[in-house]
Amino acid sequence: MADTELDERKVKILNAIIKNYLETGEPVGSRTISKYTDLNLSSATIRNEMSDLEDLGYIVQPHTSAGRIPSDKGYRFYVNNLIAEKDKEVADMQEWMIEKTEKMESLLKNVAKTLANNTQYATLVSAPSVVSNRLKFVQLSAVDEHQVLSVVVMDGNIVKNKIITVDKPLDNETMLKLNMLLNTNLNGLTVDEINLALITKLKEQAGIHDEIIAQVLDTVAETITEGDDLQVYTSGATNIFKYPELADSKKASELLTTFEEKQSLMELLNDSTDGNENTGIQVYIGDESPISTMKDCSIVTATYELGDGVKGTIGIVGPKRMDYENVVDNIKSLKGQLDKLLKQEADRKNDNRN
Amino acid sequence: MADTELDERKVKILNAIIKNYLETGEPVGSRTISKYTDLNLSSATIRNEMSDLEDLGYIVQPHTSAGRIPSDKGYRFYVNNLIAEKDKEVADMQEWMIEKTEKMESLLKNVAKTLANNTQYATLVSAPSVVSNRLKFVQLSAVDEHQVLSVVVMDGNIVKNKIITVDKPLDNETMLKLNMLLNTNLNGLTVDEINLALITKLKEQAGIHDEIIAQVLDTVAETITEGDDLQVYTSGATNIFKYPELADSKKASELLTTFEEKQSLMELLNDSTDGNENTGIQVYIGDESPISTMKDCSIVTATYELGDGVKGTIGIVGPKRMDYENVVDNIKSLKGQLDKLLKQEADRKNDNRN
DNA sequence: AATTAGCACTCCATTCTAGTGAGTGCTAAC
DNA sequence: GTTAGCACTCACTAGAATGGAGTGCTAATT
Repeated sequence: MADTELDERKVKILNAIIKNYLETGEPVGSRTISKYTDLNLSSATIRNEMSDLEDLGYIVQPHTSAGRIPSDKGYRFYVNNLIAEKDKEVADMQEWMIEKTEKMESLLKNVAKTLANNTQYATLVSAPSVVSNRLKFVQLSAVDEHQVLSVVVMDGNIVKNKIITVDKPLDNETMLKLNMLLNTNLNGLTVDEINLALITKLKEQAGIHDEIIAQVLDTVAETITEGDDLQVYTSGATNIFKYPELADSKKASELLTTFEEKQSLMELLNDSTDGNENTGIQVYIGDESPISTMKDCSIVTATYELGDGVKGTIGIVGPKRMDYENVVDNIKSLKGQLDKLLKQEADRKNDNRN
Repeated sequence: MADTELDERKVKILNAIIKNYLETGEPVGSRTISKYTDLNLSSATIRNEMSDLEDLGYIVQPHTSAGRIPSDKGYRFYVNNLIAEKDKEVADMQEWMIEKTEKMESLLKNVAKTLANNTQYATLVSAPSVVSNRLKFVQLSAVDEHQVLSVVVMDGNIVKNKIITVDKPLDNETMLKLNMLLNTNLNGLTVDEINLALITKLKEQAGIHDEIIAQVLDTVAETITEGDDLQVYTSGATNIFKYPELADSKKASELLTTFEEKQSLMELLNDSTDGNENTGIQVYIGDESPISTMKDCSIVTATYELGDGVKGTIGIVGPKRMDYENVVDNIKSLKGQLDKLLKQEADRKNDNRN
């Protein structure tokens, strides 16, 4: 894994520089390293090595006669080694918060909150994309003469509801019939699988009530897709004030606005879903970030699975000098727990079916 | 309305000072006023008057040899006159956003967003307190063998749902029976009215299923009250960065954290519900605010009614030198529209009942 | 050939020093 | 009661002086 362009000593020195900078946030000088490491080298030697490292692009000087700070490339090197070599020691995490799974929404809110508390960075969690998720249950009920409540339950107990206004009251019998029709035909399907043929078939079977079926189906589709863009929960956004390099008015404003609007966060999370390979962990450093307002940040994301390719994402946003080890451990652990938890539920569901 | 301690000229000068300060945010000096007003007085005269106004506590000097800025008392005087005398010219507001009332939640989110855009301050909107609101419809449905979905619809089409886990599957007949039982007994009641006697009665009628009824009732209560503390939507919190006096790291951090946590915002909104008299508009200036992190802000709130004492609140948070006129106009107009809208719905409901 | 000591140099950050200007308060004249 | 005039205060700014951390280079050392 160690690049050939760096000999062992350079690697040690680079790591020392980065570790130190992660702690202090100040440029680190040759004398500091000379003492900090067990290499027993004088500051002059370190200076020569640092000069090489700078030529190679791993570190930079904010100005002549200042110490060095890691470049994006330096961070990248550090993180690659970290993730490749560490794959143990996943910290134990509180499980209390997963007790009540009934509500997906509050579960995810809790995940975001806990993670923000543990890491002191800003966190975001996206709900599993509903589009390729399966319908579990549909129900229409007459609330009053002109209003019909439609409730849709998806796998993972994601519940959506909407009130439809109808011109004429529906009698009980029709209601029952429609419910039967909807449930027998739709249950177990994904949104993608509800195609025109099926819709036509449903309408035929509904007879004179085809108008209503159409409206209901529209609503079902709408119900499922509507807030989908906005299904992202954030927490600890104001933690960024803890890091001076992000806390100045302009940057903080941009960052927090990004968090408030949530729109562009989705892009980030979607991007993560594709990108990462085997580990499921994705790290963006500085300019690597897909969101321009986060050029001065690092982002760590993990994708959790709900089965059948239905995925959601957890993310952490902090300064470039974030505590990558701790963050990766935390997020890995959480991802594991979510995977496990949702797996359990999927299994339980299958048991029921058999 | 004009206080006896201020003669007409002092009032004019005070107003001039405040108006000018609202625009510029800079301390305003005697020479500025001397030109700005049509009083044709020299700066020296203004100085004398300003000295008096300072003695009376309406304005303060940030330091000797600076101009004056309004004190909280000064703002208060200004606002009182403003609200008392202005009761016309309520700006016309876009109505498009109220088209789709089906979902209370998105309606309120929209209200917050629109208001934030119009005023460029931070806004918050609380959902009508569900506690004294009436149940409109309750429904239990079996999602699978161990999970029962309970949906509760309140007046104003506030829909809440929750999934209950049960040990034994419920057969169709029981389900129907329970639904009948719940709806005939609970519809039209407020949460407060569901007392022990009623619960006992329900349990008796449920026979061997009293356990389930208990659990369901628990859930209904929980469903209704649970997220109730958190039912507050905010928008434009990051607008505070537009006002230098709030944008420094420390203050901004505190303020935004308050907005993020939402907990204490509830106190503010609850406080407003009681406080205001006939107009329905409440203005907190600086220290008057019930939330300590907003000591440097002004807050304008309005209470909207959903009928039967069920109330929600709209609020705007900005710097003390906020554009009170515009804010009050906006919030008044919005309150009016919400009142009207919800009134309509209440009427429609009553029509249906007759 | 690699390492180190030593020294001159650079540049940021801090402190101090006027200098400037907006604004006041007071007094005396109108 | 109003105004002109003047001395005074105080924040803000620019510039100069100082100190210190850190570098790069060269020559000596191992």
